[in-house]
Amino acid sequence: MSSSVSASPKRPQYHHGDLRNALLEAARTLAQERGADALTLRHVARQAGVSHAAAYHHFTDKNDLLRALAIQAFKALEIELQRAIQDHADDHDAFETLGATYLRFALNHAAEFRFMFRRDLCMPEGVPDPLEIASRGAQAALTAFVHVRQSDGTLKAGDPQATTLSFWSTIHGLTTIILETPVFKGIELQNAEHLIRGAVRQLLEGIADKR
Amino acid sequence: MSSSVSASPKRPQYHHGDLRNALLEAARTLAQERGADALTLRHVARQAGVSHAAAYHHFTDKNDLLRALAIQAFKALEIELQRAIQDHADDHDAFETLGATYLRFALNHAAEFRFMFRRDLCMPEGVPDPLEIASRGAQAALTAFVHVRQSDGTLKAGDPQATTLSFWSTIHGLTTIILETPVFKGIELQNAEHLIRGAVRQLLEGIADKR
DNA sequence: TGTACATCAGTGAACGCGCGTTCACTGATGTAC
DNA sequence: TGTACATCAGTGAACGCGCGTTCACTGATGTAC
Repeated sequence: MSSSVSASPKRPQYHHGDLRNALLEAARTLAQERGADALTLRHVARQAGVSHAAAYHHFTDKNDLLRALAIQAFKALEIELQRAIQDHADDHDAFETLGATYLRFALNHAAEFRFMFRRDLCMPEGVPDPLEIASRGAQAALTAFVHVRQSDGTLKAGDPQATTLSFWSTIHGLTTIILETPVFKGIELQNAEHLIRGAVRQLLEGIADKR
Repeated sequence: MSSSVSASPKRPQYHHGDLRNALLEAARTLAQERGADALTLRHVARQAGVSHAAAYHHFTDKNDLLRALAIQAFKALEIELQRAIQDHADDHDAFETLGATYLRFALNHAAEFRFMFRRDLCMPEGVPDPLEIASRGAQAALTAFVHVRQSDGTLKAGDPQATTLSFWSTIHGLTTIILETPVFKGIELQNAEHLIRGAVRQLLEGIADKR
C-alpha cells in the first residue's frame, strides 16, 4: 500500500526550501488564531513544523522575526490602501472609504496590527531600518492620493505630507481607540465603520465654526 | 548607638501600611526608568522592597496590577487635561494646547501610556471594568470642553461625543504615530508639539476645499 | 558523468533564566470582654 | 487596663513552566574538476 510515487508534494523534506516565508506565514496564522502572546520563537517554529533552532538560519533573533512580520503587515496594508485608492479614486467619499479600509485591516489582523506600531521593534537609531521603509511605503500611498486630491481641488492646497499626517492620525487614532479601549469592546464592524467615516468627514469639513 | 527613638519614619515595618500604592508607585518608577518590559510582578515587588508574594494581598494577579497602573495613568491624564482646560479655556488655540498636553503626557510617561491602551488588560465583557470608567473619565473631560465651545459658537453645533471622538482620534493617533513609528524616532519634543498643533488646526479648519 | 568537498539548512539536546503563582508560616494589629 | 484570640499582611521556599539562545551534529545540496 505504501505509495511508490516518489514526489508527494506534502512529504516533508529535510531542506524546506522557503522556511523564512513559512515561518512568517506560521506567525501570521498564530497571530490570527491565538493572539500576540502566542508569537514566541518556539511556538512559531512548532506551527511551521520545524525545530525552533532552524529559525536562527533565517532570522538573527526573535525581534528580527517580529520585525519581519511587521514589515509584511505594512506591505499588506499598503496593498489594501492602494486597491481602495484605485477602486474609489473618483468617489466623493474616497477618504471615508480609505478610513474604513484602514479600520477593517486593523480589525481583521489585530495582532499583526499591534506589532506594526512598536518602537521596540525598530532598529537602533542610525541603523538602516527596513520597518521604517515599509511604514513610509504605506504612508506614501496615502500621500500620493492626497496630492491628487489637492491638485484637482477637492482638498485645500498645502503640504501633502502634513495633510496626510493629519488624515493618518485621525484614522489611526480612531482605529486604535476602537481596538484597544474598553469602551468599544465588542463593537460591530459596521458601527465601527460608521464611526470612522464620521470622523473622516469631520476632518474634511472641519469642526470649527467659521462665522 | 542604636537609637531609642522608636518611630523613625524610614524604619521598615513589617506591615507596610500602604503597600498597594507603594507597589503602584514602584511600577511607575520602573516603567519610567526601565520601560514596559521591566514591569514583572517580581521586579515591581523588588523595587518596592517587599517580597513578591506580598503583592497578592493587594492584587489578584499580575494583570490586576497592570490594570491598576493603567487606571492611575488615565486619572493622571485626566488631571493634566483638566488643568490645561482651566488654564486655557479662553485661548483661541485651546484645542491645539490640549493636543500638546496629550502628547507631552504620552512622551513623559511613554511606558505607562502604552499600558493605557491594551485590550488584554480590560475585564472580560459583561464584567464591570474600572479601566473603562477611568478612560471614560478622561474622555469626559474633553467632551465637557467641546460642549462649552459648541455652546459659545467656536465649534460647530453637533453631537459633542462625536466631535470629541474625532478630536481624541486625531491627537491620540498622531501621538502614537510619533511614539511608535520609526519615522519619528528621536524627534524633539518641540517639533512634535509643532506637528500636533498643525494636525489639530487642520481638524478645526478642515482639509477639504469648499468651493 | 562521476567524485571530492565545501557549504547550506536542518536537528535535538542542553543551558540558564526569570517568570507567575501557591503554600505553610509568622509577625503585627485590632477587638471583645 | 489586660488578655485571648481572630484577622490581616507580610515572608521565603518551592513548583512548574516556557522562553531565547547556543552548540555539536548531520543530512542535503551545489560546484569544481
